Amino acid sequence: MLVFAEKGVDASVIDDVISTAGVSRGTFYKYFKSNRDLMVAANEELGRELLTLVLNRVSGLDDPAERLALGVRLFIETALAFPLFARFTRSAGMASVGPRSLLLDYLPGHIQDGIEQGRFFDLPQEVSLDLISGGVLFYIARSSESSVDPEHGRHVVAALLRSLGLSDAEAWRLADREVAPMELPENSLLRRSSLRYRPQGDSGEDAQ
Amino acid sequence: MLVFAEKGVDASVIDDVISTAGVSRGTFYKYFKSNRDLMVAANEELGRELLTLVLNRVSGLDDPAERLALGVRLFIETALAFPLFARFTRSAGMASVGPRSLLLDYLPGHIQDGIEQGRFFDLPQEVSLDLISGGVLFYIARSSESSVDPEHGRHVVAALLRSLGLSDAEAWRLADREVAPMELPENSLLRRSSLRYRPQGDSGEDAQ
Amino acid sequence: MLVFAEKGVDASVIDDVISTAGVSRGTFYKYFKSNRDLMVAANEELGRELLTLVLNRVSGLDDPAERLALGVRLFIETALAFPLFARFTRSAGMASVGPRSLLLDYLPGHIQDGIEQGRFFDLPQEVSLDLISGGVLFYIARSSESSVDPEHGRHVVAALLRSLGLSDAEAWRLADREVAPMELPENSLLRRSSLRYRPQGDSGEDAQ
Amino acid sequence: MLVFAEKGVDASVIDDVISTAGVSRGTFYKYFKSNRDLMVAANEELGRELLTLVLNRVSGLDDPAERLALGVRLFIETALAFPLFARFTRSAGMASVGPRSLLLDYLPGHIQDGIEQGRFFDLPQEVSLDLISGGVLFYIARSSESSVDPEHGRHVVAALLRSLGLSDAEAWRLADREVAPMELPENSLLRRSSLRYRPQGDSGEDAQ
DNA sequence: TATGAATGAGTGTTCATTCAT
DNA sequence: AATGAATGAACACTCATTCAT
Repeated sequence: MLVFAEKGVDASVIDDVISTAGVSRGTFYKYFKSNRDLMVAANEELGRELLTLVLNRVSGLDDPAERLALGVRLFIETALAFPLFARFTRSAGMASVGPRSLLLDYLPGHIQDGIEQGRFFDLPQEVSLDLISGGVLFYIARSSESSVDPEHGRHVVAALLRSLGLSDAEAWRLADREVAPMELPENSLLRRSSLRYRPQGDSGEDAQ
Repeated sequence: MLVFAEKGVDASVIDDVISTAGVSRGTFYKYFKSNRDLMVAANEELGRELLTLVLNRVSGLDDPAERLALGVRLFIETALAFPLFARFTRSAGMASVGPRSLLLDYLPGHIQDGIEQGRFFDLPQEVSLDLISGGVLFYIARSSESSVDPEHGRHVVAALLRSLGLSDAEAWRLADREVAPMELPENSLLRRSSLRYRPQGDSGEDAQ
Repeated sequence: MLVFAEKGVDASVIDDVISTAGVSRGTFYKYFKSNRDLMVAANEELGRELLTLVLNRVSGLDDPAERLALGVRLFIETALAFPLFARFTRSAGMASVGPRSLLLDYLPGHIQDGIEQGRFFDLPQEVSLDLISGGVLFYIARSSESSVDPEHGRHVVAALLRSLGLSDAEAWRLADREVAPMELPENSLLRRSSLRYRPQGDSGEDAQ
Repeated sequence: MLVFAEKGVDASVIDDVISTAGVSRGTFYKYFKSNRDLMVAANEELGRELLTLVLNRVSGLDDPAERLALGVRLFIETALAFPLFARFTRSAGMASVGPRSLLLDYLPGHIQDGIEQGRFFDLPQEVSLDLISGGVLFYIARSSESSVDPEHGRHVVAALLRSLGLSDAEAWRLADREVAPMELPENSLLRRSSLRYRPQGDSGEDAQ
């Protein structure tokens, strides 16, 4: 994560990885077939880690809209709290919510529930996903380039809820909730790597 | 465009470019400093081309919401009509609406107008842009991976308008309009390159 | 001369030359077959120019030792007065007194005269030339890297005369003479190019 | 050394080096940053090797003039005995006694001793070095272009001693000594590379 | 006679991958 | 299981040279 976040996914080379990880070339190849292989693995591990925590927090809620609101908020707040996550996400670009993303295992269900319970309009599944993924990704990516107003996370959530069909009042009711920060387990990938992360000056150029 | 669309922005190689363009290595370097330089230039030229046309169509309209709706629809419909555009956009990823994008020269103005005229809620400029850019980019990118329902473009527009503050009815009124396809000038970059474009089988794997 | 002096003989490329000279590529090839061709021509022209002037000053003197002393002094003083000459000479390295040098047309004669008149020991022609060429070249080259004490030129002359057979007293008598600076014709290559010469910071690295 | 000697320092190309050395391109870059880097390294290693041997032979002598005479003779005789050394030196040109040369670590001391003991005139340090370096380099370089009279090495030494202040008789007394050839260690760089060296026809043109 | 766009062979450099230790 | 030296294909970039205008 440290290397991909810093140099960009496509600019990173195995030499960077092994010197950062402190292992030998041979060891790298014992565990990964290629550099992209590693990147996919890191992205999956990170996704699994976060998704598990989010699901824990969200699964008790009855209202699909509330589940969605809280889930998105949690992702966004975690990105702000862990700049490494934001930076890595920006580097991974659209691949971070690509077709193999675990997000796709759960999000559609919540949306479907929302439609069935009449909270959301009946807009096509994929369109909802485009809007949510796109909006959140852009907001998180932007947060790693320049500093963003941390309050704006609520606006993102509210806007997404409105686009799904909630009234403005209802959208804000859910978006405005206070959320406790995510509690990453001691040995979580994100927590451990964040310890070593020192954000670098960013040209903003080679994003992607 | 042909090369970047086909192989991805970061995997493309000068050899591909020059053999596709039918020029020599030396000629390439006479005009561009690097491969990325070319990609940026192509993206800018394409952006300028489309934006000019969109502005022509849109500038006569009084209602900012209508301008926005029509503009977004035009982009989306053009992407569907010219798969090369969609594919190139997907390859460029977030860079296609990066910080130097011309879109940023005009979109904020429309949104601001909308806010001042009371058609849009007063949500932060950057958040609106994240939602619009993200949603549209994801939809277009998806259209180049698998086939999408061409009707869904209207859903994207309607959802974006709702997120900005329009009622569902009003949003659909604008989203549902028939739009005449864009008329690209004979010598337009997109038209000329599309003539040579034969979409390839897509692994869907190394997108980005 | 400007280009060769600045970038070194082997690092200079035709692009540098034509942009400095303000002519086109085609024009260059009308007059010179290659870059080295130009360098040889410049070196010869410069050599011819200086040698003519030196011979004028020297030809009236009866004593071969005096001729030699004055000639060497003139070269050295010109190098100090025209840093471009020193720098060019350093860049050309040993090639500047290479086998085709005009110096070899006259110097042997003076030395031979000196031997026949009993002023010089009978040491082998080539050895005398090695010492004179080598000593003078190194002194001039050094003057273009760091600043040298301008008085040391006399030491070089005196030492060379001693090595050829003069007593220390006699050597110094000749080396100590005041010499009027060389009067370059208005349109001389060296004068004209020196007008445009602005000495650059010198890494001292790629000195030949 | 083989490659630099044959093709000249600036004309040599990494391909020549690796094919001559029988290693791969990657291996080259593991050890050297550039071609010039290798050349500098070779020159330093060669200098270190020879200087060590010379110092061994010379350090027992009390008379600085004798030390100098023997030292210079040894260099010259080694150049004649190992044409690869002469050729390499000619190719390296003035860089072979450039500012980083080890010679500069020892020679000044001997000269200073000579001055203090009244054997040498008090001429400026740098001027002595110019004469010695220049004279010896030119002689060695010439030996690699055309065949030189091996006796002339003595003349070079005698002339240099005279220039430093010795009488002709004294100079010859030291220059005329028989010197045993240098004994290079079995694994010395120069010995090993000389085994593979077959002098080539020399155009004498693009020296340097 | 002068121009400068175009060419492509030549060269430097990187980096994924292998494999003996 | 881990290492890291060695490999060489792939790629970026330069620059001498040509030639139609």
